Amino acid sequence: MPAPKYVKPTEGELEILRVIWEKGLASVRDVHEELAKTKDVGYTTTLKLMQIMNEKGLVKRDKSTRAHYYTAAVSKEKTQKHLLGRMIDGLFGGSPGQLVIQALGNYKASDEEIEEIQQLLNHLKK
Amino acid sequence: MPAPKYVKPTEGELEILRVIWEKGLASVRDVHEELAKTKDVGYTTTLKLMQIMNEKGLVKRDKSTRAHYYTAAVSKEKTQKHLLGRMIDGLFGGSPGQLVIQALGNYKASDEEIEEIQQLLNHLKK
DNA sequence: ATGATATTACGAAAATGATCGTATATTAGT
DNA sequence: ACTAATATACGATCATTTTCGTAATATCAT
Repeated sequence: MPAPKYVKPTEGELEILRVIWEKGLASVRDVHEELAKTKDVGYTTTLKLMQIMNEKGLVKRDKSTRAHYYTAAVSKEKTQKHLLGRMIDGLFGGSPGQLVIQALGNYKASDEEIEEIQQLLNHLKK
Repeated sequence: MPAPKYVKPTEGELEILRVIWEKGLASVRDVHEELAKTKDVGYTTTLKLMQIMNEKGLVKRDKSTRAHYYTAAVSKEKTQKHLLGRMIDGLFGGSPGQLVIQALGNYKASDEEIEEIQQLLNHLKK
């Protein structure tokens, strides 16, 4: 085992991961066109970032076709968990409850989600 | 009004803010010694960061004594709220509920906090 | 006052991240 | 096989962040 060290994606990398998570499989062009909808960026910039992400192990690449196809090498859930953990430790004194209270107090969750959270809490309680 | 634009603290700046939030009022040395407990960093590095933070408006400085004393110019709660919002939008598809579910599922909250969250949810529901 | 000490100020280097121009390679259509 | 179109590879640049060495300044004890 060569140490499964966690690599923290940068902001730009995270944007790309979001697209790949959604599409499952995506070429540079796919990702670029998605990003271009909301920001002004060059194709090669996206390409370069994805190459770096490949080197870092954030994505996997299938080079067998002309347009390389990328998949995520890190799961959305694991990434969410890691970054949440960082934020809890760094900004909420290690207390996940404080983070949750802030989140619920400041941002509106849907009724369905509230219901789901309540169920989850009931489970956690015993 | 010269536009109350939000300034996102960098990682290093956040560490310093944490110390200042806790102490309320702190000199560079105070902050530095706190940081030095957990990481290897030079005094002037901390100083420089705090000067930059002052320029950015993240902290306020009292120069009247020899050792300048700093206070936070941004509140902990506002900062938490902003960074949470960024994370919700950037990583949880804009859904605060998903963030909460991930947080509660992966990190253990205390019973008191769980209780508090339940109360909060009951309020939010109607 | 003067020397020792501690503080801030300044500037610049190192590290990282984001961006893009240009070169090279591959493919498809003819 | 040739060409146009489109892909990746590479290197360079720019901006930001982090870091720290050195200089200048202020304070205190004597």
